[in-house]
Amino acid sequence: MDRPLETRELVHFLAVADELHFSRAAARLGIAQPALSKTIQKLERRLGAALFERNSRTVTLTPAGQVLAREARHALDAVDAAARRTRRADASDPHLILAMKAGGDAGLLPAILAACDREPSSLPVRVIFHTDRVRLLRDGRADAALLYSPAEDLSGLDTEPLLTEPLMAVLPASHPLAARASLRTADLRDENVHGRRGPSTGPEAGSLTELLQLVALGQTVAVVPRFVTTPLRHDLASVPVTDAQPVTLLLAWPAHSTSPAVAALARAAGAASPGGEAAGAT
Amino acid sequence: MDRPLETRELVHFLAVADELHFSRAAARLGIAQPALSKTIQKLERRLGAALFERNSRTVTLTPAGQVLAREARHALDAVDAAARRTRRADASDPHLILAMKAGGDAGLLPAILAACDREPSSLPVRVIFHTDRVRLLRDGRADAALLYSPAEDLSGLDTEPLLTEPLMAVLPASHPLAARASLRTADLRDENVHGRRGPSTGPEAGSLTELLQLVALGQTVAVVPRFVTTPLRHDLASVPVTDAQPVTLLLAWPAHSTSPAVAALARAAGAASPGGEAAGAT
DNA sequence: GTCGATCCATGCCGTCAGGTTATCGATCGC
DNA sequence: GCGATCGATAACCTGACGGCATGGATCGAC
Repeated sequence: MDRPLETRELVHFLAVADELHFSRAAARLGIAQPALSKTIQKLERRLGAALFERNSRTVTLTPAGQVLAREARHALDAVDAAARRTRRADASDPHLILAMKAGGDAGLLPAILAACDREPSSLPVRVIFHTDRVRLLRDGRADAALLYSPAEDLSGLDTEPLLTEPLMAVLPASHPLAARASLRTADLRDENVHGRRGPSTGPEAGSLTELLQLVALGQTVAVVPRFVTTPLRHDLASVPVTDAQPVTLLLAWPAHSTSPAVAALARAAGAASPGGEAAGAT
Repeated sequence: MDRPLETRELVHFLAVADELHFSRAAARLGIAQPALSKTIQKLERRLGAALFERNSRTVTLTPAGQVLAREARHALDAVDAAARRTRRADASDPHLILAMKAGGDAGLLPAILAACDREPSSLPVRVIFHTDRVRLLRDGRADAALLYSPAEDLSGLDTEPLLTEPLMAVLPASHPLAARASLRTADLRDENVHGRRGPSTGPEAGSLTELLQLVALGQTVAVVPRFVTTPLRHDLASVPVTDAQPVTLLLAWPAHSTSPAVAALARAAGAASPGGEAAGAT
């Protein structure tokens, strides 16, 4: 009994781990509940560890179960990525997929794509817009992405820094703080700040445009990297936040990638950007 | 037909990819050859891509197959790691496993372990000796490892640098170059150098002791980080190689690790080492 | 306390995926 | 051309996985 866990077992396990409810999880998987119970029992026997605490009324993850939940997601991402990258390697029109947030390229993208075009062994680049770009990289839906550090978790990715710029507070033009030459984090203590890490208390903003709309309405204050603030709506003002850690825009790709086309894109990005001499590693 | 690939399919595929021979691969898997043929055909149908070119006399990987070979190994490592880490999370004597090469700790290990002991939420550390420490990290057999940069591939790992030291050439004491105060790479051009990257032409050395034995016998010259050269056998001499990139000893762990015990070990390692303020990233 | 509802576990059964053996067809060395 | 080699195909078999019915435990309502 030392063969590897099967993908199906991990999928079933994660359904229960998400729902903490066997019947609902079974419904989500499109199977009956007893089949699911049996898969989990088999998994537990195979691993020699209890994964769930069943109190006949509630289901909770054991510590071992929590570990498996994280690891299983990672493993399934890798399996999905394997399938997707293989399919794409066989595609009749080979190309790279670059994931980014709309407007999040600091204006560098045209130069990067032009430079990439001139690289040997480059491929056409197709751009897709998505919020969760890191996930796209991890499960193989994208080959590269424009990310922000330190806002995003870069583990498992290789990176090429493109540009480092300070954070700016974006305020209604009429806001008392809008006239200031600079701000400190403490100055915004009483504001309903959007755009920092962690959940915000204010309304949700899906895109930058929506966020700025909310700022204009006086419902929130945004703190964002400078390169997304130009040009700015005329009813808004931006002020640098001097004691916040600056944000680096970077190109990222899966660390174990060996694609020459991705390497070409990285070279092009490094060459076409202001911060273009240092190579990010590991 | 959009469910994830199964682990078994990837294992079967990799067997063929390794052997490039269906019958041998089947034997290795302990199954009959027709079953393997069918699994591969099914995989190819599922992915919509040919993985092997069968010329009725030879089997070769297609480009898509090469991609899958790399990705499948990655995915299987992740699956294995999931199982191992889950089992270990449930172990009755919780502990961390630190992988290193014997003698490769630059004498820092006792201080690190002592400091770790004093950290909150630390765990006892069990040390194992192994050459391929990166692989142990990737498939979950170790929680942390002492590695050398730039000699090893750190992608997908988080790191804490401990110490940076120059490379030393280790020669027989009687060697003409042994009296020099320093060397350049070019000085060793005519020697049979061991210990650099890439395959060496000389005899194989499994451990440092074996390598130094070979040097003493005059069969090779070693180029190794300084911290593995103290103390040195009295019949050997070491000379710094000034134009070789220095080697950094670092503590590494899986990038997506969330174990508090690993974090404690990393903090301890940073605090107990000379280069202990900068945190490695990604 | 009893009853009903909820929810996971168990028992039993059917089906098909994945295995087996036998054999074919193509290719290569001699 | 002949035998050897090797992957694909055909026909069949078995057990793992999933379905249904039901059991047993717990909790809330009254």
